[in-house]
Amino acid sequence: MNAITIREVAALAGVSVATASRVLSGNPATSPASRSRVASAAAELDFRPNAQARALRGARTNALGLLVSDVRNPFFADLAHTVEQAAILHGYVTLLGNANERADQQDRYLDTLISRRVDGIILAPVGAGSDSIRSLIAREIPTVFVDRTIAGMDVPSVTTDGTAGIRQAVEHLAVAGHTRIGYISGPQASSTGRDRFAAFTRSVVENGLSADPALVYFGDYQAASGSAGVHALLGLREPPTALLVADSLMAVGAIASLHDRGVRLGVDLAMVAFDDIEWFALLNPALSVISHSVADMGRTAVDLLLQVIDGGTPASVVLPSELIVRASSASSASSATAGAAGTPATPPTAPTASHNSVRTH
Amino acid sequence: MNAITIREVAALAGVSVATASRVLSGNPATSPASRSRVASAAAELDFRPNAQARALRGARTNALGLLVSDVRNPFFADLAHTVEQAAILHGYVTLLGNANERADQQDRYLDTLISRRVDGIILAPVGAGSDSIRSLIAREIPTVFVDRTIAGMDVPSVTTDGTAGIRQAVEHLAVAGHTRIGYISGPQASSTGRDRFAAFTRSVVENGLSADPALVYFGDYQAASGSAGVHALLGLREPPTALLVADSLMAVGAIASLHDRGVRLGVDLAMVAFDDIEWFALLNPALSVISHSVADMGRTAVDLLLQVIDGGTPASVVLPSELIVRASSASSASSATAGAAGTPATPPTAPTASHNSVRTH
DNA sequence: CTGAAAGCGCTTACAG
DNA sequence: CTGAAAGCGCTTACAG
Repeated sequence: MNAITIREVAALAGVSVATASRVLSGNPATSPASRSRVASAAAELDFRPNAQARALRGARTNALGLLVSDVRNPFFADLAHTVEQAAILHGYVTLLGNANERADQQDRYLDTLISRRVDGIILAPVGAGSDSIRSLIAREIPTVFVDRTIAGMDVPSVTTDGTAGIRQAVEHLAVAGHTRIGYISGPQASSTGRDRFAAFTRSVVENGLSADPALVYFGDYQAASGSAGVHALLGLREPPTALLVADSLMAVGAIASLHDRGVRLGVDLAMVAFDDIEWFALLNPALSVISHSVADMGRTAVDLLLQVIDGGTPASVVLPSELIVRASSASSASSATAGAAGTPATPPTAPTASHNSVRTH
Repeated sequence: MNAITIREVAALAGVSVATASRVLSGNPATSPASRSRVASAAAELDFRPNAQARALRGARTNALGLLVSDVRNPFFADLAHTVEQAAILHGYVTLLGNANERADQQDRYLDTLISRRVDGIILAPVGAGSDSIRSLIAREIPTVFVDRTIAGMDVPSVTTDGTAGIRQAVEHLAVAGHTRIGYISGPQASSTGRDRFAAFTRSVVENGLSADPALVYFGDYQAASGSAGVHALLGLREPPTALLVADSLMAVGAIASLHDRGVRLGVDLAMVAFDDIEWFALLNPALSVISHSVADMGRTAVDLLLQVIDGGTPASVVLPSELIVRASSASSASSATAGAAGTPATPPTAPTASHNSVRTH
């Protein structure tokens, strides 16, 4: 860890520390001679400027913080990837943090990022707001919310309007004759949890379907709660014949539980999940999903943040969602025998037939 | 960004900067009176010590860097999660970077982490070594390799020995009568790519199976190369009747391609993939996998790194692998009709039958 | 237990 | 174009 300092580079180059600094940071006020001498000295010593010291002088750090609510959620893994790629194009490196859907861990990361003086933070907030988040805003550290927002906080954001996709999904299921649609919801402490639940409730009413509150299970966006939701909903005296699940991780848990119970997707039970994860298309039957563009979300988040860093106050962006129909929602209400396992199966829809969708993909 | 400094805290508390610093960093040489006055002043001003300045003085930064080769690979997403949790237990925050399987991006992150003076780095190296990695070692920055190693670099590491799992897989397929096993390999520039390929080659010989070099396709651990591998292998005049895929992302691409071609897993073609990803158990038929413990790997990596940070020179750790048999590898060689799609299907093995495995899980 | 002072590695007005 | 010097926000011997 005996790091080389600019002093040693300057000495080897035979110039002052100031001149070395100028050359190293690309200041044009340098002679070609000192430029080449400093450059080769730095190369010879494998000099890496101490970012801490540099930042201390008030310069930009060219680092962004991205705090996602759960790295293991493929949606956020994809988001991390697109944010990172977009940031690199603008010369920024992305420090990724994982809140693990826990507010205390989020706050810890936020404090770390604040004290490390990143130039800005892209945050998928967990919970309803915290001192750390308020502190972020109060300090006017450039911040952008992504995927989720926090009520009452005036921060530019990129979110998905799930309404269209959820409405399409409910209609699609209603047309197939389903009247009792189970809903495994995200937590109501998160904006997406609330918004998607509200859209579901509205769509159910619009289509004249059962508004039985027992059809809604409130999960926490983690796989285990998807399993619990299936357990609860299929245990009802009048179980749903179709299931809408508010995110991919809960969908994974739900599917695992359905497998264990011998419930056949698209035969005994129709299912649609929010989030278009690559893997969902590979299931057999393939899973119908409500799709939104994680690539657009990531790129937009970086765009907005760079504007904020440059002193702008960009408007928030809302991205669309849409239903992609695959075989998992092929079953009609009358064919559904959810919970009754073991009946000799009609084979699930063939894979080739599973690609009839609302849009091409 | 007008951050509060310790000077202002000291002023409000009516003590010197030195005393404020002592209180804030838990130095016992402080009076109860100044302790309480500084504490309340800091709270009132929402003071966050500038980590840069603190680090500049030579103290530990309590930050770890974790550089994974691809965040979108569920294996590495899981690894990130376990590393993070283990690090938190020891008071460290983890700065996560994504090399995206590209050496240039890896080097960029490495430079960033070096210049930010993290206390240590856990690295899943991409490629065969680079100046940045050599620089890391030369500077004696505490470093640990995870999952992969680099030949000739004497760095403590945690890796999986894939040999046992791969041998079990090949034997399992040989017992079912398969003589032509296709192998979609990882890149030979990575240690896991080489090791797994070598284990495959050895097992093929040991079991007296076809060593036709056309049965091996060299991919790059990304999904697209799994698709390309299926295309190449099933296009052979004598296609394989079973497929072994060296990582989860290539398996995803392979499965997608097989779907498109109407090849039925576990019926027309047997398949086993390296990496036990939660989703693989949900496929229908469920995918047979070679499993290794990402949790052990993450925890061990943190353990080793902390030892290195404390000046130790811990021995490298090698973790075991094992085969988990599920329905995707149920087909025998005689039942296989790979490439010949469209034959009326016998229904895939029922989910309940898919859980007979070498170990319980 | 406390304060004044030096110094971590850099950058940037300020003179020249 | 260049160098000496001040200073970013903190910590830590050094005296007291």
